[in-house]
Amino acid sequence: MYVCGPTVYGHSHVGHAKSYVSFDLIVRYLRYSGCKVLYVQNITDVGHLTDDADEGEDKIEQRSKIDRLHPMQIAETYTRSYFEDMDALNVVRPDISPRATGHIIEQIELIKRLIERGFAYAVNGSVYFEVSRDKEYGKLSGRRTEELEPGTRVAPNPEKRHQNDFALWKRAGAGHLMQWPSPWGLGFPGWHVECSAMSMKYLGETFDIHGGGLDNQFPHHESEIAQSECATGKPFVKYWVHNNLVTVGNQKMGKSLGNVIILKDAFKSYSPLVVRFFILQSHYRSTLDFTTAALDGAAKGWEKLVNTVRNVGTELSKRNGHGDGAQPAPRQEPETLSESGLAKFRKKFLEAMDDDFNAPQAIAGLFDLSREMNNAMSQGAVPTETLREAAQLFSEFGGTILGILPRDDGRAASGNASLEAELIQLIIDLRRAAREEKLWSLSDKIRDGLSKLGIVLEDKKDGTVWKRAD
RNA sequence: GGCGCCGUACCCAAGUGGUAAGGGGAGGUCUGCAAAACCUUUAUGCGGCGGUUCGAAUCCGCCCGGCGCCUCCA
Repeated sequence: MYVCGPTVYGHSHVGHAKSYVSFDLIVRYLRYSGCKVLYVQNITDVGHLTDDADEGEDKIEQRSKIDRLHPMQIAETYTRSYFEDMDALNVVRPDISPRATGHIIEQIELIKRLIERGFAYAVNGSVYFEVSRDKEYGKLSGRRTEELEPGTRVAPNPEKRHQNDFALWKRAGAGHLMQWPSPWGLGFPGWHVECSAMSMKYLGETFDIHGGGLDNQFPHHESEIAQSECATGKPFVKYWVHNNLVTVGNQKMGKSLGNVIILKDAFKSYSPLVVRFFILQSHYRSTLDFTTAALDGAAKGWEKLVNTVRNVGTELSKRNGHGDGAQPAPRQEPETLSESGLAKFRKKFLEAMDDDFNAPQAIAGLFDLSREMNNAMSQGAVPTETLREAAQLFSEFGGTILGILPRDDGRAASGNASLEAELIQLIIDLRRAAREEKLWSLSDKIRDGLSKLGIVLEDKKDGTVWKRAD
């Protein structure tokens, strides 16, 4: 599986988050289902121009001139930033993250093949793909080249035989920082060609799944198909998957509109897992409107789910007789679970996921399970076996597949954490003494004070429990 | 101009031929209070009008409203 990765000339925004969380879900679920997935996602560090019609500046070079840094420094900085954000979103890293600049040779080879087969032509040190030679051009996006209106928005490029032709290789102008020798002189690769070269290098000339944002369907993916199939004579990709876009106030989020939300900013107000949960609460093919009201709602819902998971884990560890934990129950074979009363939840979840990765419906099933467990626990004795099964389902579905559950509840292993837990327990005990003497203002003061430190107390019938505010 | 998507309760959002998931919000129960949890609630109704069908939110047609692509964008 190949997914179009980011062009690393700025920090990632919520659009990247929707895209890569969506494909992360697909990879996770395919692997869960037993498929062997080689996940390749490129890093575009050259060739992506600011302007249309193969004119304008390279985005990374432009950034490097503004910041007065080497282009590779720009690429490196934002590549790291990208992975940082994706890690926070609990996105599993691709198996291979090939850089365009690391595959100049492969791109040149592909261009040479296209020229040899008569699908491309060189002019003044640039090489263009001749769209009219490819009878199938437009088959992905349902477009016919005759219907496009060339030259309406940009001045025609006189080097092109036809204005729909797109650049495979561009002659480097004077002062162009990133350039490489080629059979056509010094230059740099076009944007589309990197994805063809790198995907075929690692996945073969025909591979199973190619993903990307809907906005890349045309012209990027269309051009990828043209280049690849004309060069190899074989089908390029079996399944195309396009995720829909993020809107802000029902308008497309875009640089030109100035409404781009950077992830690092979003994370100041919302935990990355809440952002992930929010994204997964709508289908990947639907647009997602990014509003604070919707995010706030998602945060509440997410906490509710996490609470139940925590409570099930706590209850289970009590039964097991040892201290803290929310440790997931030992993995069991599905066959064993299908005998249980919770089997219907497994079935519903998997059916939803099997139906075009319907995460919203799968999450709804998790909420149903949550209510069932809370109900059972509030009514008293729940069989340990049921608790274990519930913990297993949450861990498998909420954790392994959806990736929306925290890895631990913040009370895990380290020495400091255990000291902290003991101190908090001490405070809770002191507060209980105060409450027994009805010293309400003192006990509220303790609770408020802890709350400011991010520790939330809940007084239950059988004692006070604490958790971290998320 | 060409291609395409969407319109489901106060808000977000699944469902795409068999009788409206889930979350938020609101009200209630419990509690010293708070929190958590549970319960209840809101669409004979899915933008409007026709049509096909035993049956339509789901299919078809027209209309209204919103948006996207055709130009760099995830």
